[in-house]
Order: sequence, then C-alpha cells, then structure tokens
Amino acid sequence: MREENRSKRQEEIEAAAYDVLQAKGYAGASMLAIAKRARASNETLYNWYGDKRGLFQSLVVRNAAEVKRHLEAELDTDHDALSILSTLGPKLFALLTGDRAIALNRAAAADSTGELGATLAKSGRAAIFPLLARVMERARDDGQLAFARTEEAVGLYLDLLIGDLQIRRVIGSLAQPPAADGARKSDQALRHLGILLAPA
Amino acid sequence: MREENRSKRQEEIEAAAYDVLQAKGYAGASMLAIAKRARASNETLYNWYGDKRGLFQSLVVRNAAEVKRHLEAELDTDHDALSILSTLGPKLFALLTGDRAIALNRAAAADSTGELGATLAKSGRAAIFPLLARVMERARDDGQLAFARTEEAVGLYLDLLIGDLQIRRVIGSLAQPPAADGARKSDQALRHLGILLAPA
DNA sequence: GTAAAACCGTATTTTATGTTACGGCAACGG
DNA sequence: CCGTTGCCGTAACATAAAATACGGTTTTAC
Repeated sequence: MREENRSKRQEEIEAAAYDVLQAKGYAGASMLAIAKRARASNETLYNWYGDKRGLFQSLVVRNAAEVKRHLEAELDTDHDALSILSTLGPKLFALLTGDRAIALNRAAAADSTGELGATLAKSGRAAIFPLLARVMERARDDGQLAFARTEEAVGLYLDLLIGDLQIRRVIGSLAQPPAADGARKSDQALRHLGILLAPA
Repeated sequence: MREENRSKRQEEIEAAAYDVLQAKGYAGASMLAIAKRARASNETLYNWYGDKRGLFQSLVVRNAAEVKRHLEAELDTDHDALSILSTLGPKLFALLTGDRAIALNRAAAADSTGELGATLAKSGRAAIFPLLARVMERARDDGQLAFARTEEAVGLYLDLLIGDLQIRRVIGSLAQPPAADGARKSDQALRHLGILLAPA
C-alpha cells in the first residue's frame, strides 16, 4: 500500500477505534468490532499495531501530538502573553474536554497495567505543561503576572480552566460542554488568574 | 445469618472487593477472586448483590454515605464558616483523592453502561454539593465572602481544592498525595477563595 | 433437638474476545 | 503480463470470567 493510502487507512482505522471506544468503553471495544467498522481485517490491525493496547497507545500519542500542534500554533505569535492565553484557553478547554480526549482517559483508566495512563500523562499533561510555562513566564517578564514558581502558576491556571471537568466527563456524568462554556470558563480563569497573581 | 453478622460480612466482602479492584482494575476484578479473598462463595455474592455491577454500586453508595457522614459531622459545629472550611478542606481532599474513591471512579470509567458513573455522580458530587453550599452561604451571611451564585462559589472552591487531581489519580499517573499536601492545598484554596470572593 | 434455610467451595455452563490462521482478491513491481 | 505481497473477510483456537448448579456443612428458627 502506498504511503499516502496507508496513512489515510490508519486514520480511518483509528477513527473507527474512537467510535467503538466511545460507544462501548475500553473493555467492550473489541478488535473485531473496530476492524469491521473500518472495513479492515483484524489481521491488519495486529500487523500494524501489535495488540490492542498498541492500537490505543497509538491513538494517545497521535492525539497528544495534535493537541500540542494546535497550541504551538498559538504560541508562536507575538501577541502579549495574556492575549495568547485568551485565545488559547477556549481551544485547550475544547481539546481537554472533547470526546476524543475523554475516551482516551477512559481507556487509560480501564487499562490495569497503567501503561496507557503513563503514556497519556507523558505525552499529554507533561507535554503541554512546558508550553503553558512559557506563556506564564512571558507574562511575568512583561509585568502582567507575578509569581514565584512557574509550576504553581500553570497548575493554578489549569485548575481554574478545567478543574474537575475531565473526571466528571470520564465517569459519564457530564456531556461534552458547548464551545460557549469554554469561552466563559477561559475568561473567568484569566480574570481570576489576574487577580490572584496580580503584580504588586 | 443474624443482622449484625450479615452487616459485618458485607463489610468484609466489600473490603475484599476494594482490594481486588485496586490490584486488578474493574475488568480484572472477577467475582470469584473477590469471593475467594473474602472466603465467601460467589453464590452469596450473587444472592446479595445481584450481579457484578450491583456489588460495585453498593460500594459506591456506601462510600458516598460515609463521606457525607464525615462532612456533616464537621458542619454541625457552630464555628464560623471559614473555620469549618479550614478543617473540612483537608478531610475532603483526603476522601476525594484517597485510594477508595479513586478505585470507584476508575470502576465507573470502565463501566460502559454508565450506570456506575451515574450512581457515583448522584451519591457523590451531587450529595456533597449542598453541604458545601450551606457553608458558603453561611460565610456570605456572615460577611466573610461575597458572591452572587452559590453554585459557582462551590465550584470555584472545589476547583481550587481538588482541580485535576482526581483524573490524574484515575489514569494512574499520580500516587495518593500525603496528608500534608491536602493541608497545603486546603490553605491555598481558602486563601484564594478569600481573595476572589472578597466582600466589597 | 431437629428441620429448614443460608452459606461455603467448587465444578460447570455459557458467553465473549484477544489472538492466530487461512482462502480469496486486489494492488504493486518488474 | 505475472508473480508476489498485502489486505479483506471469516473461521478457528485459547482463555477468561460472568453466571448457574450442587453436594456438604454451618447457622438459624422453632
């Protein structure tokens, strides 16, 4: 299969995996069901991904890379830090509470070996943390915010923006929030951050 | 079996269920393994709880009731609202990020039917929300805090106190935080809350 | 004290799925 | 144009666990 076709085929298979995962959960997402939905054979799935966890790890890695790409696009503007945050916030909100991210978190929760969770943490939170750290430090350099430890500032921002939304989504007690919610939460988080980390 | 013995036996069985759940995850927690660990027969498990989900739903409900009981004990003092929060915070932190609560959240995430998650949300968050609402409103009545919508004040407090700790615990990327962390987080949350909701 | 009910321990049935195997078809390279 | 390779679709195998059944024993009720 030519490279472009194969890449396209992988996307279709992984899209099918998301569909089945969201419908049936990790344990209920059988390889056969995924293969049938993608009109692929399970032999192909095993050849390409090794085993079930390999397939979902691939989802995790690819999704994290996409999230990171989205955010980096925002970061490379020369806007001031808080402006960046105001456009970054809603996007981050949507990415972290969206169906795909939640499905992956659910899968990681169900994987008893913890490997999926480790991958998710490493390529997810640990990957976007430095990006946010850069923004925070730029804000400090410009006198927009004041804080001693960058890590705490980033953590505070994430708490204010996302809070417990992910866990509530993961246990299925909350539907995907509309974009308006993300915009509102982002504004509120930014406002609160400005108050709590106000320069002297 | 006499009532007291039966109640004791249920506790033993449910303790065994926690053990196996924490060791093997929801999918890996077989009814037989739980029965053997409790030196019970699976027939008894099925007779008492109906099926696997019933057993874990029982865990959820009982755990939630215990959490609520702990909190209510604090609430019925005549301390001022913020003092209540300062003793309630660390306890709430420990209960929500403790091994048991996390194991239950993990089970709810793995249950594809969503029933466990619904029960967990209903008897968990929805149950403690009104308790916190009472504290918040008392704080407002006493002029310690100022806010328009109680719900938002409670949500803000929970975001500041817990944030994304639960989801990080659920995917296995974080160990149970020590009590000192809870105390620190509680102090910080209270301080931040006081700033953000400062009376005019 | 005894009969019935409840429970234990284990075997069994049933069902589901991860994984492998294979015949047939299409695409690709020379 | 043809052989090889890769993929599809389905079948088959192995395993594991949910749920049921049952003989033997303990507990309960009267």
